[in-house]
Formats: sequence, C-alpha cells, structure tokens
Amino acid sequence: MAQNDTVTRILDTAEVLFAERGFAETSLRTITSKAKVNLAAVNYHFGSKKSLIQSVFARYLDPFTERFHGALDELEARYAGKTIPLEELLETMARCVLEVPAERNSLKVFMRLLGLAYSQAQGHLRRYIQEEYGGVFTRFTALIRQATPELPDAERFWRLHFMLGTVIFTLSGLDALRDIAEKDYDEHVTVRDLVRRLRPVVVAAMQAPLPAPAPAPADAQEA
Amino acid sequence: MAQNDTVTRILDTAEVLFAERGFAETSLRTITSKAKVNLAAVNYHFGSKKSLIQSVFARYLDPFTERFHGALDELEARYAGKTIPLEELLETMARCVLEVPAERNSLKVFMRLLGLAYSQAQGHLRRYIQEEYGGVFTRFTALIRQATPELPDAERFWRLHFMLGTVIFTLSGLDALRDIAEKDYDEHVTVRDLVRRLRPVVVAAMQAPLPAPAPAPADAQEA
DNA sequence: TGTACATCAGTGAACGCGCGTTCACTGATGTAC
DNA sequence: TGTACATCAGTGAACGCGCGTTCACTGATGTAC
Repeated sequence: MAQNDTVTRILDTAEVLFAERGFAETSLRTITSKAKVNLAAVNYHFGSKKSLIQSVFARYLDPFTERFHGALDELEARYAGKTIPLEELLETMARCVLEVPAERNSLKVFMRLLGLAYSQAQGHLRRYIQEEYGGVFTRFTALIRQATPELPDAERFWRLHFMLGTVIFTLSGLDALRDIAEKDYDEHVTVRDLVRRLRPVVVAAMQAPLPAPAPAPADAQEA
Repeated sequence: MAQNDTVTRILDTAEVLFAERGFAETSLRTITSKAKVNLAAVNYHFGSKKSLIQSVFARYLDPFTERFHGALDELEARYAGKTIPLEELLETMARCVLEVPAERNSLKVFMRLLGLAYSQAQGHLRRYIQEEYGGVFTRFTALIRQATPELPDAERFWRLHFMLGTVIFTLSGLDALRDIAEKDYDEHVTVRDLVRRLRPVVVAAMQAPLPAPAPAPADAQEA
C-alpha cells in the first residue's frame, strides 16, 4: 500500500457514506471496514472524527474557492470596472460549482455534503466553513449587489438565501426527487439538466417585483 | 400528574430538541430528563424512538392536512369548476401552514421538523409521511397543474420542488439566517415577514420563461 | 560498509461511555360477585 | 359493603451493543557516524 493511499481511501469512502446517511449516522467502523483500512487509522491520520469531516469538505472547497476567485478575477478584468450583469455572475458561479467536482466525478456527493453542512447539527462544521471559505462568498455578494442596484440590501440578502435554498435542497435531495420524476415522467435527469432548468427560475426570482410593504403592527383592529 | 400529561410532556420536549439538534443527535435520556419523566416512559407510551418521532410529526401534520383539505374544498366550491388562479392556491397553502402551528405557538419548530424530514437519513420517516400525508399533496399539485397549463408537466414538477426547497431551507434555517440578517441590517424578521417576501419570488419563479432546450448529447465536437 | 538509532505508517486489542430497550415491579383505580 | 382480581400508568435498574478514542506495539525506511 503506497504512502498516502490510506488517507485517500478513507476520504473517498467517508465522503460517499457521509453523503448517503449523514455524519452522526456514519460510524468510523463502517468507514474503515468499507475502505479496507484499520479502524485506528482515522485517528492516526486525522486526529478525530470531527476533523475527518472537515477534511472531506476541504477537499472540495479548496479547489472550488480557488477556481471561483480566479473566475471572478477574470470577470472583473473583462468588465474593467463596469458592472457585471447578474446573469453573468450566476452563470460563473454555476460553472465553477459544476466544474470542480466533475474532476472528482461526484457533483452529487458535493451537493449532498453542502446540504448536510446546513442541516445537520455539527456546529464545528459551520464555523469551519465560515472561517475558511466565508471570504469568497462575501466577494460574490458584493458583486451581486452592484448588479442589482434596484434591490434594497435586506431584500437582496433574503433572495440570495431563497435561491441558495432552492439549489441546495434540489441538488442535495436529487436522488429521491429523481426517482419520483423518472417514475412519473420517465425522463432521466442529469445535474446539468437541472442547472439548465434552474437558470431562468433563479433569474426570475432575483428580478421579481418587490413585496408589498409590511403591514402596520396589529395594534389597530381590522376595519 | 394527570393521565396523559406524561405523553404531552414527552412530545412537547421532544419536538423542541429534535428541531434543535436532529433525531440521531437527541437521546431519549436527554428528552426524558428535560421533560422530568422516567426514561422508560417513552418506550411504554410510544413503543420505540422511531414511533416517537412519527408521533411528533403527526401532531402537526394531522391538523394541517385536515385544515388544508377544508381550505381546498372551500376554494373549489367558490370557483365552481373554473380554474383557481395560481396566486390563490399558493396563498391558501401559506395560510394553512401559518395557521396550524400558530395554535401551538411554534411555526419555527414545525418548519425545522419539515426540513429535517427531508435532510436526515430516517427512511422510516419519509415513508411514514408519504403514506399518511401524500394524498393532500397530490390533490394540491393537481390544482396547480390546472392553474399553470402553459408549463410542461416535468417543468412544473421541478419548479414546485425548487420552491419547496426555498421555503423549507429558509424557514428551517431561520434562526441562523436571522442572526446574520439582524447583525447586518438590524432588522427584526418574523416568519410572517418572510412569507411576505417569499410571495413575489415564488410567483415569479413559477411564471419564469421556459429554459433553453437541452443541448444534444455531446457526441459531436463543438464547432 | 556496517551498525545504532530515529521516524513514521499502520495495527490489534482494549477502554469507558452513552445509547435504546427490557423487565420485574409498584401502587392507584376500576370491576365482578 | 367487602373482597378478589384485572387493568394500567409509571418506575428503577439493568441489559447488551456500538461508538470514538487510546495505547503499546510492529516493521519498514531513512539517517548519522
């Protein structure tokens, strides 16, 4: 067995199992037996289960942020100080998300992991991701702000999270949804196909009319 | 202690803890000690942890489906065979979702639970919800279909799930998002406020232009 | 070139712990005769 | 009215199990002199 073969096998196996069942529901014994690796090897190489989880994320997020920063640099250079259109920004982000795990052949796993990062307890993980990768997200939202000057800041904040929810929810629950879709419409759906369907929806959502103003606090009875 | 006081205390405590940390991460010992109830009482009254989880959902979903069916009956009667507009359907669903837990004073908990039902492993739970409550969802989507005749069936299917993702993701991660929003925009956000913001976004998303047709399978090289 | 030592990936077995569940039991209340 | 029995909510203690982690150890490879 080569030098760091063990590390790679642990990560490869862990990411699939985590994506399938979540973090708490995946034991180190399951991971190491499936990876054909000694149980103690996880603690030897990673120190703890927590930091194995973080390493699984880092293997996706490190190349992603690097590529995404690069793509934004390129966009900013191309537009030379002028405002980058919303569609172009969204397109760029989608492209980076699609490209990174394509190299690792498991976009589905990446999306499931992102969904889990939000929905599972794992406070340490949210803190880790925020600290390590918060920067590129801040940069992106600043550009989105220039592209949508008509939106109040708070409205833009919420709409971005609405859309984040759409994407993460859809792509991370993809397997279940795909089963239903194929049974009902016998159509085989790929991730790229979904991204194609998502595009007009996300753009329309970001450009939707502003909501009605909040009603006054209900001190007064309705007439 | 009154007859079924114990059952209620278990359910009240369990739903809050489940919503905070998920199912696997909440032990019966934590629930029973916080509820000031004997550990064995959960298995005595509910039989197992699984069926406690299902009971927690039933306490929300039973009144919700009853009310939602009623509201749809009323809508159908009012429109007397004519097509019910999309906005009216969405509005009705939103109203029912908002009203039910308002009686129990914990919409936030309800939303977190729905989010968990999708994202946590818990296969038994998805099966249970599908079997018990699939019917009302089927009825609702049939009405949505009449209201959006211009959408291909598959497109409508996906857009409904996109929007489901938006709502569940936003409302179930509300606490975290609210913290960020209040820090950045010092604005206190209520659930009703979010629903007001969601309305135009969801309508715009459902009415977005159709996506570009899928590209031909990549046998041919790009020119 | 040979020997002693250091480094390091990996191992096998055990540790203590918290988990869901079980079981024999209690004590209060209702029911039959 | 009194007694025997059944029912049922609730209890305390223990069960076995799987968990993450630890630790003493092995064996291969590299390094110093």
